[in-house]
Amino acid sequence: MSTRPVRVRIAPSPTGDPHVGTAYQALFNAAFARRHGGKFVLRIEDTDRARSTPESERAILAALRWLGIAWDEGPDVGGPFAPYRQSERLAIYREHVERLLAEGHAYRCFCSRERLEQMRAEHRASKDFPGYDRRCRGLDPAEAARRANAGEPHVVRMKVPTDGHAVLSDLLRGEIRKDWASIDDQVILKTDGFPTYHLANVVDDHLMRISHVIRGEEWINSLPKHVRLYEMFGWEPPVFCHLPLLRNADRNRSKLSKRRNPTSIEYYRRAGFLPEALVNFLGLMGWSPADGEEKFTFEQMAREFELERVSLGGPVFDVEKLRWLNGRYLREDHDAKRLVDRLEEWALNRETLERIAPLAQPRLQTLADWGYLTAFFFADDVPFDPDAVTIKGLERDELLDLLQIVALRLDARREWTADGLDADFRRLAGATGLKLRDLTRPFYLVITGRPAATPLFQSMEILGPDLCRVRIRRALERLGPVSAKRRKAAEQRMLEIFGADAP
RNA sequence: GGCCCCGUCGUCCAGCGGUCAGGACACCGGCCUUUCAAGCCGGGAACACGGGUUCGAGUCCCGUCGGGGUCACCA
Repeated sequence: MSTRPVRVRIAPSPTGDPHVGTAYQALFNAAFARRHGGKFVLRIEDTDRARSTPESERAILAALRWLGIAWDEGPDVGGPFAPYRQSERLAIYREHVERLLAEGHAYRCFCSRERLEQMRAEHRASKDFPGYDRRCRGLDPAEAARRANAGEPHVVRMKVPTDGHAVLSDLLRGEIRKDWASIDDQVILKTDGFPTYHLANVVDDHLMRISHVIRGEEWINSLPKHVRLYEMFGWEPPVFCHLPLLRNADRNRSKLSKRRNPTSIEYYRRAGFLPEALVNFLGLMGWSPADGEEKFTFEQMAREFELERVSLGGPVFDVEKLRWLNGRYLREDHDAKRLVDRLEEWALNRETLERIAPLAQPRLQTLADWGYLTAFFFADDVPFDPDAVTIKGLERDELLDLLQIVALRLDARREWTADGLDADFRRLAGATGLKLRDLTRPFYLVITGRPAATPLFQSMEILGPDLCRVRIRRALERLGPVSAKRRKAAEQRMLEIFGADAP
């Protein structure tokens, strides 16, 4: 057990919407740091060049800030171990890779993606271990270096023992053993010169003096590689503690996923949840205070938080209970004035009303029409008659396909403007031979809860991506079920119509 | 499928060898109440299964079953 000063971190990768799982990890790390008078670091793991975006990074930071989870060091506030963005630390990783190469702990691999793919396919077919076959491990290092210097594309892989087993330690699970034979020579430096998670993570955790790595259970299988890297560098590894994964409320309790549940923190904000309630609720996942009181602040949690008290069963993210908790905050911690403040912070403010006004104005006969006309802007769910969701001439299945295609396309979209949405719907109308008005009709119902409302695309822009996506998903669920086969086909169709990239 | 992790009410937790297995959400009843909420009172509801260890197992060990995770030049 380490006696070093407590330093923990959360290391999100900026590749999508701010996820409640990230907040969950952040909360437990922050509480642990606070409890032990340590530091909590936010590090951006943007080593995936294709998927990382600055917008996502901004959104993740903003979401955590909204939740009131504060970090001591990070890309925005700096700190003694800056930079805290991995894309700005490439020289450091390269240096460390060079060292492993020089010491014979790693080797250059020139295998093409095609070859690897083919190899994996063969292994799958023959049920062999599907890892890399280590073809390049035996290459002469000098020769490999020459080829690399000549510009031949390659990756660098770490050498992993070929027999015996790794003995690992997890704070909550104790000793874990894993055969080295089940682990392949992991790529640590990609062709583009970026490190993979495994390398960057270990190097940074060491350099940033991280004492405890508290992360999701999904990482447990790569722990041997990480521990091995510490060994190869001759570093003392931190204490590892793998937290259970948040689960869907479905039959299988699979890892929380947006197909089944809203996972974006932004959704919860837009749906009217209070940050203190969401944080409190996450604190109840796998942990509870000694006195059993379920309503508590971060400070109260941090005061008595112990990792040892975390339970290992994967907790189901039960929105019903979150709603109850949120209700308690609303009525116990707010008088009328404060409640109105909260409503204003949330959505009932001049800025939002002024955005909606131009859409509502042409449809108003009295000011009082405002209420029902714009109610859906200030709602989470909207009620609608499922039987009324139709497109003339289309079977229900075909209609569901359309909803599915739109849901997938909207998931892929990063930019959220009326014009962009307009373009998408027009394209879909064109591809399906439908008139735009026929195509959009069911979406009025699903998005606004009414057959006629303010203009769809502009309304969607104001409503924002999270609420729109959730409403379409819920509609799919209400109108479904959609078979897995049909869903796959819709996915294919979406790709045909829109391509893989979205603005 | 191989490997790894996990297994207490439908859900979230408590229990860390001896409890009538406790609390919370949800559900069902009742009270309060101009409605609905809220609040209060009450109810049904769980130790996955089978072997051990022990005077005694939800608690320790093994197996089975079930669930999850992971097997990428994604994290």
